[in-house]
Amino acid sequence: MLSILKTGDCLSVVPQLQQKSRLAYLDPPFFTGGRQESTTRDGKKKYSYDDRWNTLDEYLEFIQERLLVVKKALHDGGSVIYHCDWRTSHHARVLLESIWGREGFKAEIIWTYKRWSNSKRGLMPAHQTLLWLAGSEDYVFNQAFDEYSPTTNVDQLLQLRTRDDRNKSVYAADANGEILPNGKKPGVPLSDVWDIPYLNPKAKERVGYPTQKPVALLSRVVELFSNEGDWVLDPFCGSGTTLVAAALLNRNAVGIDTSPEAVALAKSRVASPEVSHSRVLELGRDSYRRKDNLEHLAGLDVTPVYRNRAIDAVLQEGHLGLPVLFRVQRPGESIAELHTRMLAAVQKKRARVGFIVETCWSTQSEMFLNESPLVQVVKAPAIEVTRCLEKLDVA
Amino acid sequence: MLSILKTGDCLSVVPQLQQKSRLAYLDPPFFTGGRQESTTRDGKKKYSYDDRWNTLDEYLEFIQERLLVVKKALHDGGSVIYHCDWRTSHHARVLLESIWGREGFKAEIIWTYKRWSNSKRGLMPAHQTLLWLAGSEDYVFNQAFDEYSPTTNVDQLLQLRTRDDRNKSVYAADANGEILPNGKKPGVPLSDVWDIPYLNPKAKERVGYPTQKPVALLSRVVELFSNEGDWVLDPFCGSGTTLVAAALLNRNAVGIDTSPEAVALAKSRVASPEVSHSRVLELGRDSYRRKDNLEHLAGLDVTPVYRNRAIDAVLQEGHLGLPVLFRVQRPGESIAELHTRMLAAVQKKRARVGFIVETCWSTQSEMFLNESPLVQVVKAPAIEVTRCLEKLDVA
DNA sequence: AAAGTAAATGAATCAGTAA
DNA sequence: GTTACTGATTCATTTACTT
Repeated sequence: MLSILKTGDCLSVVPQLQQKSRLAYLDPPFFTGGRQESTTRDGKKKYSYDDRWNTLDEYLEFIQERLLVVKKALHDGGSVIYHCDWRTSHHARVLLESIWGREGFKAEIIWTYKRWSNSKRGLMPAHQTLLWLAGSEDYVFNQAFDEYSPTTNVDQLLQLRTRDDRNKSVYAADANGEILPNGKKPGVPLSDVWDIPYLNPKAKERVGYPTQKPVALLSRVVELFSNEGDWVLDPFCGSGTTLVAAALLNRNAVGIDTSPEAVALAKSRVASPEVSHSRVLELGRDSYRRKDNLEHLAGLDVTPVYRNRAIDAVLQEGHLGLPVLFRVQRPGESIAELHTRMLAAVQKKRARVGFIVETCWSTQSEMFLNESPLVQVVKAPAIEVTRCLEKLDVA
Repeated sequence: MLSILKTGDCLSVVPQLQQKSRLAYLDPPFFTGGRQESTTRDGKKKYSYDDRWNTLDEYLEFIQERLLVVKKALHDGGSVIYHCDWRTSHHARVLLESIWGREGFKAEIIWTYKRWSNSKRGLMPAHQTLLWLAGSEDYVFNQAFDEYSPTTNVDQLLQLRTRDDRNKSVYAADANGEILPNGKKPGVPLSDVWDIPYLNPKAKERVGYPTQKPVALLSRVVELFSNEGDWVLDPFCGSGTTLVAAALLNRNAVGIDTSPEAVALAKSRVASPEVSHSRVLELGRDSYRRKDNLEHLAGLDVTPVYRNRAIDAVLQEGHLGLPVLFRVQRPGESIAELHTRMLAAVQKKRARVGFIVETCWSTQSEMFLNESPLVQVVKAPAIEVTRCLEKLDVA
């Protein structure tokens, strides 16, 4: 497969291309009104580009001219994926529909992610928009499937369904009232909301180019909207993520950028593609989440903590400026081991005090009553109730 | 709090309103080019409305006229939340910005949900858009917080950070190299992507009105963008979900709809406090509010009991063939009164024993330690924690 | 006991925002 | 502009466990 990189303005470069593309992915500047800068990990090289226009109209004209040449470089049924954010998504769509027509619009894809946050009066931006349009109904779309939601009823997967006389969906049955089995189901059709981790600041995949997109996002775009051997076009290729994704998926690709540094970087990336396989994406965020019994802390304003064996939660307010730690006993855990770990944690994290909530009764725990003022063992009501009922047995 | 419902076109009704609103939530027809119909569960009543305009311009003019009167009915810093889908979100935003100004635009909120799917060539639509605009910078925004992601590590929550000489963020330490504690952490600011379950076809909440929105969604809108006692306006109120949410959250509300059937339905929904009350409990589960106090009984197999002042739950197994009763202290309730009531209940219901879980500390409760073997007072861990921290203060 | 592997957790960084 | 904060993530290192 070929990866072609060209330096220059796509406005003049795209018309010179020899082959028609199946897919164009555009990730132009977002009209943030600033300058995007980023430095490589070693601090040696600095990449940047300007995202400044005098007026919105000027910006939109810039985009429109380039969209027109891109359309000409696409196959008849070629797809465009236009990547933008809340600042310009509405204008971009009007522009795109003016060129591809209202019927050319196929979907508004929401790329959502969790990212480092900050204090803000208002809602934290956590999504960007990908607009999909196609030149005709001959577009390529490789159907993909998500897993079923964990709440999905087995019967829905196994039983055939039909409609009753009021046109409501019901389970189908044969003449004897026996249920009818359903064929194999591939999964849920992929939705237009994509939860893909944002390219983490620490990811190896990062090359120091500003606004770099994750390969995981581009792989999905390339895979859905083109076939193997097709040509993929990225007129604002930046550090070349699209070309990396295309190369990995056996597509030919053309990347164009005005910055010679960006093109050089993209060339080197394509030559030795680095993909950080995201653990979060593979396992899902919930895999980190313990099935917790924080209900035992009801009535306290606590923040749950997940990646630590000694601590389940911390008090939101703290106490006199120092943290207060919590750990709820889980079945099979001895108070002794929890006590040791908690004591270490209190000292290491410079906490005021650590609490262990005892949930499984044993005589052991009494031993720790006056062990150290830094770790306190408190009993869950369930324990007191059980002990009290046991006393009643004896009486 | 007041809930006012009016039949008619909001274009003429809104200008007659006496009071200014803090928030207007608009959920107009989506320009689907069809007729929206839905039937109640029993099949008796059929609700419908027309969503047919000849041209897009005609539709947009219809919306624009109504937006203009709505703006006049809002306080200076009032917020509009305009609910739409991918069909019209771009046009709606252009329209809204033409009235409220580019700087009036505050956020593009994505409501995402999982919904049962039919196979389709393309991506499953799984989101709708809520556009937030405000008339000035005096808008109401009640900051809300999400929980931290399970991948977040404790140190970031507990340790203060600073910047080194190269302006990189590092953990702060005192002169001795000891880590410094960080202050209060409320959680992560709420993001602009809201994952709220779509109103399930089988949900009790469903009243058979087409395009009915979940109370959980409207509760969040009302809570974020208005204060208690404010007026909330819904010019296309349909089955009245906005008014239900407003009533639950102590806001006054005006709902308007052209359909007399819709208005009648909305009136009945708002007027039945019993239904709404049970919904509050459901709401608490997936909203970010305080949880049910039966969590204090975590670890015990109990059956909740409603409609009884003395009893909150009973032990599922009982004890030696007799019932065991539970009551969790609620804020403002004295242990004395609960004790009296519980004693009566234990005798009347011929129970083995009754437990009162103390959740708010007072010296009172000690008096009841040996009062009667039939009623036992046990402490929630939160109490022990609070007492322990108070002791630390003294030391 | 030493060596090798898996799991736990500490460190670093940013198309972040606010004052 | 400059300074002060943010937390989700992956990378890197330490600790725990097995052979």
